[in-house]
Amino acid sequence: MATGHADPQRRERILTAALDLIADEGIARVSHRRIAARAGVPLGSMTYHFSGMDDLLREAFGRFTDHIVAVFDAYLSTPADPGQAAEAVADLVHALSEGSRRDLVLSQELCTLAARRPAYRELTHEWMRRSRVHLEKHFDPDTARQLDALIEGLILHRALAREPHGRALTLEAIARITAPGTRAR
Amino acid sequence: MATGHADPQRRERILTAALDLIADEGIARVSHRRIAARAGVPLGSMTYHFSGMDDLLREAFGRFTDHIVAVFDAYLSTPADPGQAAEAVADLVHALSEGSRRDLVLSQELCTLAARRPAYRELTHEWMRRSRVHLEKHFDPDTARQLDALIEGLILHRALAREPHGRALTLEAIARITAPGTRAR
DNA sequence: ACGGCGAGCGTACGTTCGTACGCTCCCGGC
DNA sequence: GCCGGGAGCGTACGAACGTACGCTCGCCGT
Repeated sequence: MATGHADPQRRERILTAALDLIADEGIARVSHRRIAARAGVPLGSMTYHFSGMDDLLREAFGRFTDHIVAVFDAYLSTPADPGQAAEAVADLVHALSEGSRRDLVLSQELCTLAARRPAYRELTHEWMRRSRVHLEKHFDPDTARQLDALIEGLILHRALAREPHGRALTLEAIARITAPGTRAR
Repeated sequence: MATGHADPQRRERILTAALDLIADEGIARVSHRRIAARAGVPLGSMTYHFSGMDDLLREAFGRFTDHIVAVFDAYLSTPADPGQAAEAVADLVHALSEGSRRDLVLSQELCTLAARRPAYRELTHEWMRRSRVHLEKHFDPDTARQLDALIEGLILHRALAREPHGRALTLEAIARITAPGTRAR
């Protein structure tokens, strides 16, 4: 069997296995032993590579936010004008709300952790900051901020609704929130 | 000591204790024993009153959604015109995003469960349906749907942001999403 | 007065958990 | 060739877990 000396990707496998396990079974059913089993590494590796569950989770979710931001990037780097950008945002919303469920579930788990524990909020701050950077390529800062919140809400509602709303509604919401010249106060 | 025979509120106490525990420590740290300890009931009561953790959680979150819908109701039953309704929605968003954290955390936990397990989605369906009913008192169905998603996103972003956005931004977003006569397609 | 029964609880069992500790074995210095 | 050290793992231990099972005891029918 591959020893750790010959297998430098052991840490990576552990992190991926942790995310997979969380996505499949939820934070409540995560344990060192189960992660180890899924990653195909010995139990002892867990405490060797990570100082505890929290440490492991923070690092794992760090990888995850990188991934999500990359998805944002993929959708938002190409469009050339605000109209195309709105279309791209709609694509993004629909991709994340009806895709593999993995990204959706992991986002939820992270936000849940962050809602209770400030330590995890570092991760969400960074995530929000970076996604806003992408949106600000196409919209002014205030609009970007509102749109970011709307995207989050649309994804969640689409994913949880019995009959998810169609693309037209998504687009209309995006158009409204990005419409220029609404009365400010 | 109060026996179960003399204490018909035992079930209720268990459910409240379960929600409190989840809010404080997260689903991951919930166990029959801990809930029992917090509720001040013997361990045996747990398996007697509920057929398992899932059963208990579903019932507890049922109470929780009732509570949240009541909050929606409290804010949205009084306003008389769309302008006042927008103000009320902004109040709602700010109340839920900077209040006790309890409601926020529990919403998150429920959505996380629902994202993975269809059984819990029944609860979120009902929740969304009822909150939309309240919104439809003031806005047309499509707008209500978009606004509902926006509210969710705004609450979450405000609660997790390093520097939460101010009321003006909340109001602007609400005004934009509820603005009449946006180009449909 | 008394017997039975079922709501409700206490407890013991087998399992699973995180972590501390000691062993292995590779690699670089001599 | 040999030795020392540290990266990395296997394992054993005590705490915590869910649940099955049997007991208690108040109430109702007689």
